[in-house]
Amino acid sequence: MGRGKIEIKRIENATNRQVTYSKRRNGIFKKAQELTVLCDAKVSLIMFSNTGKFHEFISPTTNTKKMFDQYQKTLGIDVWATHYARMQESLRKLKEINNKLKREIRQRIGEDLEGLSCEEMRSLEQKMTAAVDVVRERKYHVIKTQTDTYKKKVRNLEERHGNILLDFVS
Amino acid sequence: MGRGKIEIKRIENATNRQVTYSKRRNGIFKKAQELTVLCDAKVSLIMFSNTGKFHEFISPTTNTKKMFDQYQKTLGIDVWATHYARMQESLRKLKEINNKLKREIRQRIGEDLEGLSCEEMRSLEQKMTAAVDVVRERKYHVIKTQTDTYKKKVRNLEERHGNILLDFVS
DNA sequence: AACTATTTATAAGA
DNA sequence: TTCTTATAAATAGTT
Repeated sequence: MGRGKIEIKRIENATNRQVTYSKRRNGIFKKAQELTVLCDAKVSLIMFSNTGKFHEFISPTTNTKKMFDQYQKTLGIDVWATHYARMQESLRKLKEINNKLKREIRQRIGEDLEGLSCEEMRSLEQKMTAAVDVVRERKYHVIKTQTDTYKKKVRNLEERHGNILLDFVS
Repeated sequence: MGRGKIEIKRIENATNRQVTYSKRRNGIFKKAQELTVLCDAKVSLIMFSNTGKFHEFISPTTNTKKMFDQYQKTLGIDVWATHYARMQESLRKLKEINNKLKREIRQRIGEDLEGLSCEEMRSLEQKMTAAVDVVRERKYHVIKTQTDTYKKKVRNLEERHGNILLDFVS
C-alpha cells in the first residue's frame, strides 16, 4: 500500500526503517483496537523496535491477568493494563473529537468546504450570519455601555468644572 | 475497507463477529509479520476471541519468555508509572486543546462572548464576516455550476423537442 | 508532518 | 469456510 509496492525484507536505511516502524506500528495498534471492539476479543500486543523502544496495546479487559498468567507471573501488570487500556481508549476518543472540532472550525473559517452540498452550504451560511448578528449586537451593547459610562463621567466633570468656573466668577 | 463502511462497535451478530474476527486476525498477524521483517522489530501478539479461542504471533527472533523478560527488564514496575504519567499528561493536553476549540466554536456561534473586550469583539466580528463571505461565494459558485448544467440540459432538450415537432409538421 | 498515488485489507454477497 | 469484488483504509514515496 503506497506509492510503490515493497518487498517484505529488512529495510536497510535506518531512517526509513524508523519511519516505517512508526507508521506501521500505529496501523497495527489501530487494528488491534478495532478487533477488540468489533469482535469483543482480548488482545495483548507488545513490541520493541530494533532500537529498543517499547510500545504496547492491551485490550481493556478484566481478564488480563489470565492472559499473562499463561506465560509467566508478571506481578502487578494486569492492574495497570486495565487502567492503561482505558486511558488509551480515552486518548483515542479525545483525538477523534478534536479532529471533528477542528474540521468544524475550518468550515466556519471558510476552509474545507469542498465536500459540502449546496444545501449544507446554505445552512452553514445561515448559521454563520446568525452568529455574526449575535456578535455584532453584543458588540454594540458593549460599546453602548461604555459610551454611556463615559457620557456620565463627562457630564460629571462638566458639572464640577462649571461649579469651579462659577466659583471664579463669584 | 470493504463494500461498506462500518462503525467500530461490537458486532452483535455472532456469526458475523466470528467471521470478522477470523479475517481481521489474519490481517493483523500478517501486519505483525511484516513489521517484524521490515523493521527488524520484536513483536508479541496474543489474542483470545470472545469464544475463548487462542492465537498468538511471536517474532521468530524471540520467544514469549524473552519478550516478557525484556518487558520487565527494560521497563520494570516503575516504568509503568512513567508511562502512565505520560499518558495522563497527553490526556490533560488533549482536554485543554479540546476546551479551547470548543470555546472558539461557541464564540463563533455567538455564545460565550461575556469575557471579550470591545476590541476582541470587533476582531471576532471581522473574522466571522470574512468567513461568511467565503462561504457565500463558494455557495454561489456551486449554485452557478449547477444552474449552468441545468441550462445546458434544457437547451439540449428544447433542441431535440424542436426537431421532433419539425418531424410532425413535415 | 502532510500529501497522494497506489497497494492492501476487508465488508458484503455468493 | 472460501472466493469474489467494490470500496474503505493503510501506507510508500514525496514534498
